[in-house]
Amino acid sequence: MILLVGPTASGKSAAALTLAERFDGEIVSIDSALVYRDMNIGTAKPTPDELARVPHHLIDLIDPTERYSVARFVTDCLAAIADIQSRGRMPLLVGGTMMYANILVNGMSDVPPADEAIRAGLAARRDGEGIEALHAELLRVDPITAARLPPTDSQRIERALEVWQIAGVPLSSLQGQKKSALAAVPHTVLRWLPRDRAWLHARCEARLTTMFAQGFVAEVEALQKQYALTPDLPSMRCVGYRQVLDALEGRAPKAEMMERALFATRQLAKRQITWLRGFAGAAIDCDAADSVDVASAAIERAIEQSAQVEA
RNA sequence: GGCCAAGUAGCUCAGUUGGUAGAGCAGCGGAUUGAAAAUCCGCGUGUCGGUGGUUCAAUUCCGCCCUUGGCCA
Repeated sequence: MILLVGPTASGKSAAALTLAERFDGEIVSIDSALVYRDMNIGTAKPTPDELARVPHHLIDLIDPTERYSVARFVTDCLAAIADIQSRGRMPLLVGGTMMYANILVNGMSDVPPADEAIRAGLAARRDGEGIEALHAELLRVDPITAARLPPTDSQRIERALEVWQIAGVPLSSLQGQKKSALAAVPHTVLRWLPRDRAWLHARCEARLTTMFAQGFVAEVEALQKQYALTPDLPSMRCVGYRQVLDALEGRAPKAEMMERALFATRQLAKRQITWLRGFAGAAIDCDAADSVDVASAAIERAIEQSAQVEA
């Protein structure tokens, strides 16, 4: 089983199609944005033609008004892997949502799932009392987590308080023991990384220009008609969608929309690269002309090794 | 050609009553445990347009020149 992880706009999807065809594989998406139905242009979702060439998994699972999670990803991903292997084919996990990849490989602690009501209550308190008040409360109930988090990290502070309210124990007491989801499945990690940042930036810009030419704005307008969108929805915080929605709803100048979307895209790529640097696995120069062949060779070696282990 | 305004970080600008300067955005580095394309943290030397002068000291005051924009011819 192969895991191909890399930053946005680095050409991993195209490479994955070729690799899946060479090795009789099926693609499992590791991407928190591809799970949304009707969000196609801005997420650079594979086209119908591409989906017909190679079977894809974990795409179009929920509506843009719904929420996904790492835990659900792990469950869905393991099910897809089992399904593909039961048909004697090779799972090729591909994507750039590095927290999903990280949890899949390195495991997650047994902590309670999100609770929308509690979450909404904490968000309301943050708006009223301020995040400092929530951090102060966390300091009382879970000093270890409070000390670890900057008092400004609203999302993690609220999550830690949420866990406390649900479980009655501090998050820090639950986070010790991890269960690796992939421990039982032999897997090879390939890190798809550009040597030259400028190369990636140029690709980000070219792809964004194409998206707008393909009607990205019209896609968001259609989503507005079809769904009850709010800017705080995880789907509407996706790169590009947020900036287009902000422009359409008057929170930001329309003239700056594309530029802001480009900034957000580059910043996403940078954060992904930070994850990738610390991730275990063979590095492949994705900005090299022979990158797909190098990946092929790595996959062949992995297949030989697993054959030897079985023999 | 004349008058006026502006020229300071990659961009938009602030500022120095004369002691060589700082914000936002961008960019770069980092964190990351059920929202993660999220949420945060850290990083600021740049001939202060050029040149001459006044001064112990000029990016700051004065002269000239250059560039850009506006008004008048």
